[in-house]
Amino acid sequence: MTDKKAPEKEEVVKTNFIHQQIDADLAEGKNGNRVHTRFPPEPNGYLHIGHAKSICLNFGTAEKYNGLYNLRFDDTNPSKEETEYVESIKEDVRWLGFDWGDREFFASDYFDKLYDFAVELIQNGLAYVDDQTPEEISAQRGTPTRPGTESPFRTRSVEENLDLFARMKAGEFQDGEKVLRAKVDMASPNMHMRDPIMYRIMHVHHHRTGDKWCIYPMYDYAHGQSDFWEGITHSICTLEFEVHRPLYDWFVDHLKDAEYRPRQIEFARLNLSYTVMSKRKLLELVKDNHVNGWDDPRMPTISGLRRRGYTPTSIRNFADRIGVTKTNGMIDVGLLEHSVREDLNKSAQRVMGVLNPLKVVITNFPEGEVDMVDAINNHEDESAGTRKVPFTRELYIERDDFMEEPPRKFFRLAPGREVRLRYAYFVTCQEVVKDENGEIVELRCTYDPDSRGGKSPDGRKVKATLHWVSATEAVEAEVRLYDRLFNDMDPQGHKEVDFKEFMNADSLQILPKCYVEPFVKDAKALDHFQFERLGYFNVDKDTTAEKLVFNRTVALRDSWAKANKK
RNA sequence: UGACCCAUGGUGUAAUUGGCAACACGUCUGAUUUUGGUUCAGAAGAGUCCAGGUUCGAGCCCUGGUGGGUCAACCA
Repeated sequence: MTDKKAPEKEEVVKTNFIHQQIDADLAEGKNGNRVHTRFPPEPNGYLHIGHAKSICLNFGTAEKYNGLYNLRFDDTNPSKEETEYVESIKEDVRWLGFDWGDREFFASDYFDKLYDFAVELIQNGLAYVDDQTPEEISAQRGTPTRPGTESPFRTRSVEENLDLFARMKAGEFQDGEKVLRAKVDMASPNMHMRDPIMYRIMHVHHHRTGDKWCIYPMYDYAHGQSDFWEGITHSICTLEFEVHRPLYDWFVDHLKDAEYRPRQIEFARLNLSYTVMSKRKLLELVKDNHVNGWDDPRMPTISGLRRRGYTPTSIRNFADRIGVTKTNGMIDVGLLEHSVREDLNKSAQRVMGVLNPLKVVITNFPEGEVDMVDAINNHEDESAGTRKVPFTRELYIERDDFMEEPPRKFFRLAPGREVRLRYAYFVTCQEVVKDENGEIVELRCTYDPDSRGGKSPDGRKVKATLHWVSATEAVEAEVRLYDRLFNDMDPQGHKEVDFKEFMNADSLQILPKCYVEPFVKDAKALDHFQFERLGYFNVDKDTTAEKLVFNRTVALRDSWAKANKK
């Protein structure tokens, strides 16, 4: 040993352009050196992996700078929003491992303040009531390349505007009859600045404010102000809001007297290959029964991934790895899968299970005897200990692990060949039993009693170790295998073709009769296992006292299958 | 015939005030292995969209292109 100390392995803290901008803000002493972020979901659907990226970014950033983060529901459109969604969102964020403490807010908390501020803007000649129809307003808005024209109601007096707005609130008008608009600039090259609508009339019951209001603020009018009132310093959102930023700033500019101001920064939303990532499309899959609910294990929703067997750690590591930029890209699902394998490899209880059973009779093993052999629970974690697995005369092995005429590189069982049954014995295939159709129905093997534990008694080697299960002691289970929901890398990237055209008809495969070692008998929903040599599986919530149901989270890497494909 | 944004190996991200392009996933070798997993060792793969300019020196700065994205809900 040298006396030079090895350099501490520096934890490479990944940075990103947002952190760099925050560093710059801090260097300038902005906002009293506070960093305060928020995650602002609209409670109109379930959270997906894209939201997880945003949550990790927003909340992770606050944690990095010892700041605070809020959870705020953007509930300004009661026609789409429901309490069910509020609950699922909270559950998902909590599951990911974030605790927002008492900082749980709703845009609807600010309806009164928002109203007052609107009145103020009217008084300052910065907002007006427009009587026109949606069609008329839309026609006047112009196009991206042609400026808009001003509404005939734009020059209404302050008094008239105040009166009309009060009556809008009082419910004197029908839906769509009037709107409140900000008076900005109809000739702006930015469409969002062309007198955006601040309030619309909606006689709709709100999940929190009930029937108190019949006018509701629009996103652009509510968001920045909510940020301001909560003391948010960095309002991180996705790229499509970039063109809204001047409007965000416009409203905040008129929210006077403070040496503090929130700043909107945009990043690229997550795109994952072979799936879709918009609430609208996911809702469509659910509503039209292309999947079995929001938490279908094939869905990229947080609840779907959870049910599928993904862990919070794996998702957060994934979010870390993909980084944060303004580049629109496409992340390979393989990276997500790598993240779960990595996490589960360290923690998952190992167990043996046979998906496609092939019966094996050990002809020289006494009938009725049960030999409890020792098995290691997790080679990656010695503290996980060992367990006993019953070995009997009749067993099941995986059909794929036997070939009557094995090709060159097939190491597994074949006529006359000896292999190891993991943790148990060396066995040799003596006879292949077929039915009248020529189907292999049973293998008759002999075992070497001296190889108990799977150790070769005389130093002889076998090229394969197979997983197995006792035909008489094993537990039956249903196993659900999942494949990508879509066959196309980018199902929503085809302008002419509906994304559903690319759905993978074989995304769900149900194996009703699999066998698992008795150890799993009392497993509870969401418990994770590695079925040795197969993959990671978890207990599905459909499991009952009578029937165990497993989901395959992800298969193990399989270089044999890969080599075989070529 | 607008505004705003983006452009680095196959994919995703790095590159301190301009200084010989780094990491992860994937791919391919080989070793170890009672999981064809894990782990370990190694390799291939971009000269940074294009064209100019500034500079001793440009992925980083400037100009002009090209390609892609976003914006015309009383959605968020």
